[in-house]
Amino acid sequence: MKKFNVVFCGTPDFSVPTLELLSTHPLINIKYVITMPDRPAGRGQNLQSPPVAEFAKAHKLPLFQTENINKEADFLTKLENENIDFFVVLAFAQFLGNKILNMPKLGCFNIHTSVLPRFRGAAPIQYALLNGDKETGVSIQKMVKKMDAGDLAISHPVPIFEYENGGLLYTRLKFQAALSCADLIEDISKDKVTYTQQDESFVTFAPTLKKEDGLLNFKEQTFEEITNRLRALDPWPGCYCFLGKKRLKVFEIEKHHSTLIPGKTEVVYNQILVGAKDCTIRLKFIQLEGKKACLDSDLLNGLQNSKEPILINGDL
RNA sequence: CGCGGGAUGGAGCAGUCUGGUAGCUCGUCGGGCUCAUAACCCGAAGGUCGUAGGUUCGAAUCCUGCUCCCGCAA
Repeated sequence: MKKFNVVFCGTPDFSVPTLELLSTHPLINIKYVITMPDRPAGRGQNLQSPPVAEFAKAHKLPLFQTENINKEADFLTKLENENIDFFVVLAFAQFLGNKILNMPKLGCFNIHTSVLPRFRGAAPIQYALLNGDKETGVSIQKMVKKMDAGDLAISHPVPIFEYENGGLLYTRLKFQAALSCADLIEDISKDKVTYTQQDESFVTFAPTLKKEDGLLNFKEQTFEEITNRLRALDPWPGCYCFLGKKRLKVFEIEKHHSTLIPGKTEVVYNQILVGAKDCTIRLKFIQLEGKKACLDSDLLNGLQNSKEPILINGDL
């Protein structure tokens, strides 16, 4: 049986199940795995390989690490002679130039974790939760120069469960991505891939999340907005506010019957209460920088020796 | 050697600089007050002060090695 020559591009752990599927698929011959270079990361800034690189090394797949694949002229020339059928790109964190997009016979397929054209960009999973959506999905698009704008080969809706936070949904879609990739290979092998054009009038964007996106502004956010944000950014990058000058991570909140002015802080019965835009919120499970996560009441217990007043976000 | 905080009864902390075998708040248990309570009063239990070694008459406290946890950053 003829095997397809495939190049895989990806970087984080999110890409690994799909790479694993490809590496064991009877119809796939992985010609190259392309990923980002090793980088210093974590406490101590030790050099760390991207998870995709680790997997490739462990399974003896040809690996190529680069900061920018488009500039690797020698490597690309070599690839052109490899008779590549298609690329699979998943969470690669690099754009592909025309030279690459036009190289493989069948094109380059990008797996994207939303139902396109909704949430084009780097953080579709979190944006679905931020938006309070009940459903998201996995799309596979034939890549074009414009980001996430290619015709859809696969569009697979996935329900979002009530209890799911960013981390759980991330993990579930990580495996769904691999399953959808298997569907794509099935279609390709039978030569029955159908492409659907994206309706540009429904396009929305999910730009890369920054740490600051986790900064809670109680004064201007409603309980629902804050809840969605906590859920979407859990466990990464996480939500936080400031207690005095120190960073205070917020893990769990609950509605409180008090009626504080938005932005105002108050301590009642050993609970930290803050006025949000539409109601009063208790910061129930929190973590002061350098400390472990704990209940607000525990934190207050320890803070009673301190002369600093309890003020959230400067109590603005 | 990227920067920084931390490890003390079940929980969160103080005490460390200026060595003399531990204290606060909460919780738990018992009792009291109360129609009642997240309130109040009385009492009790519970700690090898992360680990190994050193200095000392004496170390939670000073010195050295190690382990673990966490915030930033990436």
